[in-house]
Amino acid sequence: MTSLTGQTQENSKPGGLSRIQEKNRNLILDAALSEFSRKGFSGATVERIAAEAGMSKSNLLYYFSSKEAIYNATLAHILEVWLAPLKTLNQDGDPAQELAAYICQKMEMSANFPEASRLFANEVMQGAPQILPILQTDLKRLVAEKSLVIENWIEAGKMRRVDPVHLIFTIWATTQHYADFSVQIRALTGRDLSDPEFLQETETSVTALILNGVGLSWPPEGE
Amino acid sequence: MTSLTGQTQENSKPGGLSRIQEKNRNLILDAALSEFSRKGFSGATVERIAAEAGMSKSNLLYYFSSKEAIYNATLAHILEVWLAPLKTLNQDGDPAQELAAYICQKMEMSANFPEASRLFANEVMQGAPQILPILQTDLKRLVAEKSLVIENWIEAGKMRRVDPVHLIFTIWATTQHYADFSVQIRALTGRDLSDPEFLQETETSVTALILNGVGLSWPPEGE
DNA sequence: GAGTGATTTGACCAAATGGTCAAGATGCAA
DNA sequence: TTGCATCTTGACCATTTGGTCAAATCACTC
Repeated sequence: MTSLTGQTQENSKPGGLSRIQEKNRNLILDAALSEFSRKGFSGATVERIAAEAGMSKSNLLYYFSSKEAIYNATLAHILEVWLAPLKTLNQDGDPAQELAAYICQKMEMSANFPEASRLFANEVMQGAPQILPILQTDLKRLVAEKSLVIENWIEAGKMRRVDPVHLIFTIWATTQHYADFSVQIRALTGRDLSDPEFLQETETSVTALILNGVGLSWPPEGE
Repeated sequence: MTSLTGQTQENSKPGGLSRIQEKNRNLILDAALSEFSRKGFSGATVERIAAEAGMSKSNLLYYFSSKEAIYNATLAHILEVWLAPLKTLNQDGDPAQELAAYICQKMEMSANFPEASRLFANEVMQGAPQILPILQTDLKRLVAEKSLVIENWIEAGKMRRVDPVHLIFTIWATTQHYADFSVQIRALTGRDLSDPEFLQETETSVTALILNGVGLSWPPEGE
């Protein structure tokens, strides 16, 4: 009987994992995110992930049955966080405030978790072999729902008529670009989102461009 | 003496390449673009590239000395085409027309050469190991030059004050997104840029958003 | 059509790598 | 302390893969 399912020792932990299991799985997932985001799935090696996690390759394979299993776990681990911001877009709020907040959240995700952004980009660029089903179901539903929110704002005359889906794509594209292409950004400007000042400037520029682009006056008057 | 430098037979061709060399190098570069853009550098195999080019691995390695050599040649081959559109941005033209034309060109590049876009994205996401020097010199110079063009339009009161570099990044981000993430786009909308109608819609949406975003009225009145 | 260099290939090699396994070390309950 | 399950590891294996090489074939010149 494998230890990952039926433990007798120190059980009753969250998710049924022992203290050691919990710790090591986290070490592995952190290392895996670093490795996979830098090298892609094929370029990553189990050996390096294990080394970065501070354990032997054999031990890593005791916790995850294969390289693909680590990869999937890593993807699943970040995907939830990655899609969270869109869920906060609130029909009843002010369109300008809501969209600005969304762009802000996404841009800070790019600043704080650029590795997650690159991992996701890599996965999708390879044809989304692992997460295509999720895109087609969960993400599709979420986008449809939020498109409707935007559509309602348009119907109510609160913003210019635009295709909501393209608006969402534009926000994804711009915010993630600063994470995924940070090396290029750094080569051209000498800075990237890890610089708080640059983050601030970028947020301001992008938000102004997109909000004005959809016919919302920005930045707001007064103050 | 290697055949790639000193040929006696059928010489005097463009670049000093024989007819056969010319043909095979092109076959290889096409196959390499396909393979590298789908699998990334590490995931690609010389064997598959050779197969797709219709020759043996040994023969391929007769034309390119190593996997890395093929990769570099492929990158160099597309880079020129990839950066060409920006060069056409013309100081003396109408800002709205010029920017719209640039966005249009970039979007059609994404539609017609999505593989090139993905190859480039992959390279940069991995830290641009091969083309970083080019980004830091040629591309940096080009961006600085075109930023000045935009800056001059702003000074002349022809458009709203925006950071020219962020504007360029936004155009790159949005247009390339539709190529690099085409699988996701397809999963969410059922279509991608290979559909002429979708290309048209996307071009219209993105152009309108960005031009209005920088304070240019779009689409133009009349007609 | 003979000769020469260009082109093509299969056989082969060495290194890297994902994964297995048996044995040893460690932690926990009694 | 003892006993048992968990945890950890080094040795090992099979496969993949980038690259070499000598030999065979082809294309062109004379």
